[in-house]
Amino acid sequence: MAEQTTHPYNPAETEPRWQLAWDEAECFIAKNDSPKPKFYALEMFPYPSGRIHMGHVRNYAMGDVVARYKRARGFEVLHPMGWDAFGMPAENAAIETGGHPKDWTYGNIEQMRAPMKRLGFALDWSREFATCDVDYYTEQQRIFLKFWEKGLVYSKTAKVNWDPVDNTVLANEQVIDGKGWRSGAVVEQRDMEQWFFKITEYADELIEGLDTLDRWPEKVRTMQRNWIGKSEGCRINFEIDELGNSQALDAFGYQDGMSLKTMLDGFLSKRAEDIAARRPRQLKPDDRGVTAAWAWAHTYPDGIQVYTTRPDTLFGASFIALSPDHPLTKELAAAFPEVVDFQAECAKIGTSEEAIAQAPKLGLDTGLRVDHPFIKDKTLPVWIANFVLMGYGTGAIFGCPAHDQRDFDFATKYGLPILPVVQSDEGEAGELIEAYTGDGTLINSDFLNGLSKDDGIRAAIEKIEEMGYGEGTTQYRLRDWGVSRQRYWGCPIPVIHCPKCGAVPVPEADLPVELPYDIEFDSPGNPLDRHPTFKHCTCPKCGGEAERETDTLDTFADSSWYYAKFAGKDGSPFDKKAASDWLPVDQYVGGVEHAVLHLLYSRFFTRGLRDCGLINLPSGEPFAGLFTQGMVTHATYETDDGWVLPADVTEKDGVLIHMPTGKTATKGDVIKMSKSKKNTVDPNDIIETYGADVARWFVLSDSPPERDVEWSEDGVRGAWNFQKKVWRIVQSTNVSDHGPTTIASDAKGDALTLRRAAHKALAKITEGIEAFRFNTSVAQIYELTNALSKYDGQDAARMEALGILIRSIAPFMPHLAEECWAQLGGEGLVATADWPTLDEAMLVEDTVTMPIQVNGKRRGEISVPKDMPKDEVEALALSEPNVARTIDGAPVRKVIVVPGRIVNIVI
RNA sequence: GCCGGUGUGGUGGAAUUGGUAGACACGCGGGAUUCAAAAUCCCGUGCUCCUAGAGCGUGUCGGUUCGAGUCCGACCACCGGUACCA
Repeated sequence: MAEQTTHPYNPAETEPRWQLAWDEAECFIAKNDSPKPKFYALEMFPYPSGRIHMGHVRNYAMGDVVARYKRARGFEVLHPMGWDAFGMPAENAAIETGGHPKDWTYGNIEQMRAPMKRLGFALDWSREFATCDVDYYTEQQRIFLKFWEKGLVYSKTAKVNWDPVDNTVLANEQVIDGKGWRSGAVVEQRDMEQWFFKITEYADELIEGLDTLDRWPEKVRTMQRNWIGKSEGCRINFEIDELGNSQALDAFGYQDGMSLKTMLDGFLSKRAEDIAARRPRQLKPDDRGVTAAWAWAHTYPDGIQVYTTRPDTLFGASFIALSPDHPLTKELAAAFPEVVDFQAECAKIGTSEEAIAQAPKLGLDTGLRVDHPFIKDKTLPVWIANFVLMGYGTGAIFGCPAHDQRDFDFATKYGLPILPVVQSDEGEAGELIEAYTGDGTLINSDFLNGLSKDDGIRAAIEKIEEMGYGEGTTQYRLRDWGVSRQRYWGCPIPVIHCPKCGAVPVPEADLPVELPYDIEFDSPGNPLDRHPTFKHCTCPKCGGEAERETDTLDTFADSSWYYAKFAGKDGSPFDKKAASDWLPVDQYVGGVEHAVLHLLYSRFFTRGLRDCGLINLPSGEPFAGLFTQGMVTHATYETDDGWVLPADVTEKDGVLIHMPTGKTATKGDVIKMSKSKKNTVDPNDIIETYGADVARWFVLSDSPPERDVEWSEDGVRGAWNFQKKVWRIVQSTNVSDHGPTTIASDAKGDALTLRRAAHKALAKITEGIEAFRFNTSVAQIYELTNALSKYDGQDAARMEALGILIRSIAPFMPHLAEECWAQLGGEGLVATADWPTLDEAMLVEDTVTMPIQVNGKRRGEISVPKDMPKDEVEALALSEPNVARTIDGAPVRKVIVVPGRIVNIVI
């Protein structure tokens, strides 16, 4: 028996010591050629803002539990960490406080790495990198070029949000109420040459792949499905109706033989005189129709093309509607002030989101009429309508008011016909008060009559194709990914613009296109554009003078493949074999806020890498398992001066007082920690006061991982007390020869009870970790700890139970576990120890306590041997005093005995 | 509006998937130890009734069942996502 020493547990001393021990033993360095099965655990890498927050701690603690547990289970675990280091904050810091984005970023990385190391995560730091490392972005440029070769990259002119003060493009999220988030200037829509990744190429595969991701939250899969927004339908051309528009020709002084163009040119020149004389002339819709026909003839010789998912309702069509931004609308606007006014009115509602939701339907009749494709001599009026979006489909629709709510509202307002063509299968339709969008049987629809909705859609498409009016198509909401950013601190796009040869890729041998360090932020816009030499180069094709692309890649590109880069050992170029071996990531952990963008872009990237032959990953799926964790929240407090620190608020006689000022405070919502609400808790302070293990334990206990956890001082002290309790139990244990790997196979009596408790706890702890329900594992660890603290014996059962406890705690509080392990004479490090072996026999009790119900109400309980025959259990149950009293001689109608569970007596 | 989720003590949350509702933790109350405090340990703690015991109790209403937090139907509230997507 070894000599006992008693001293309080001191994390400030033990934690750095064990971190050093892990480093020296290189326990967390993943081997690329290991014979063990692989497990890739990954948390979303952080942006180097300069400080870590509690959200990071929770995120990485969860990943760490999985990583440490899987290692104990015999897996070769890859658990790396890096930095998502490009982006605007670095540039903004440089603009605001001087300095250089590069220095700022690497400085922040230094500041953040230290506390992360102090948290004792089982990370393979040897694979660390930052996306702004030249090595990293060189490879990204190489991937860009491969994607280009493969047809996955192209450039086109597209609309962007342009901030005229900062001279830069803004992302949609950076435009608030139509103004730039920094400058406050009204944002303009500008056409600019932009680079795009062809993510739509994989639209179908990205949807289908979602069905295979059975270890992703349903929520995230649904969000991606909606984002891609696949819909099946068809495009239909509506041809202009000559007769319908000829009715208005008189208004234009039409004479036989006069060409439409001659007539209209004359009319328009007269309009020009009116405008010059400030005599705006409002035309009747019929008059506009003639002009529309003319405009249409120029713009759309084939007709007005609409997109619909409901061609089965074509017989119920009563109008055509164009978007206010439709090219035909624009043609009309050139000639008619009321169209311009109408566009302005629509645009007014445009910006604020609430207004859009409440916006009433607005329309303007163009007077133009088109032919119905299926009904001879029937024409439909063409309107301009504010609810038709240019960005989806063709920017034009046909309206079927009876079966589309928006069309219904529109038709009701403007007195357009509402013709039902789908009859609900239950009951007949009465007076329509809203659109019926459900399934049913087609009526009033000629050749479609009697068909179901789906059959009707098929039949209608077939007919439209046969008549040459259009074709069945699939429409996606997803658009190609615009990646050009007019920013310095990002990965330069490796392209050269040659006046003769156009856009030319930078030859691979000339990579990297490196960011120059000597840049100035003294004037707005992209400093690369003003750099003395960066831009100037020669064309790799013709050798002539050319200009280098100065845009950089969207930083979402950086985070779209970093997990593949981790697979390769430090300093190696992109390692195809390693990436193919390690991917997919087995468990990815991060916040839901990346549910669509980052996770979708990554799924696109792996498919691109696969199809360019850079990785062997048939499924194309980068993340086999995904877990989205909740946030760390904290109470907020406010005085009339604004938000105050929760630590400064105390309660006195039921009133909250802000101590530094003496003012009364009110409690606000419990919300995500945020600097502006002053409800943050600095992990550094917590580590300082309580140690890393306590911080980790707290953020994992109580709340289920997917839900928010509320930070509380009491909760942290609870974790602190638990740590001390474990240590106290270990200190009061005599060290035996076998140490914590002892197995007390001949335990009896109390010792056996303890053994059972330990193995039962182990089973549930394991289950909790596997199912990502760490809070239940924590509860089981508490139970086992309580059982041990009550156990007086200094025997093998105690040692075995402690051994199970310590190894179960190890993924959560690794430093404490090491210290206890060493104290108990454990061999080596817990970090590399195997997970305890479960003794299944210990899970089965010899005797069970069975509750007895009478008519479903619990009246007593009996203790019986596990395998006692049913009739004996029944007899025992009936004779239990309280049960017998309740029955009180009443006839027993039925007795249900569920072995080992419950007895229910029915009277 | 649509899609997804959640609703259980004073609080965070458990509940082997239809079988003792409230594990575990926080908080609170009482006690032990202490000159005292901290720490620690023990007991109690869903609500109601005077105890043995009984009644009520998992958002609401109804249903299935020997038995429902769990299954079915209808609703309510809150949270998240999304939106005139044709």
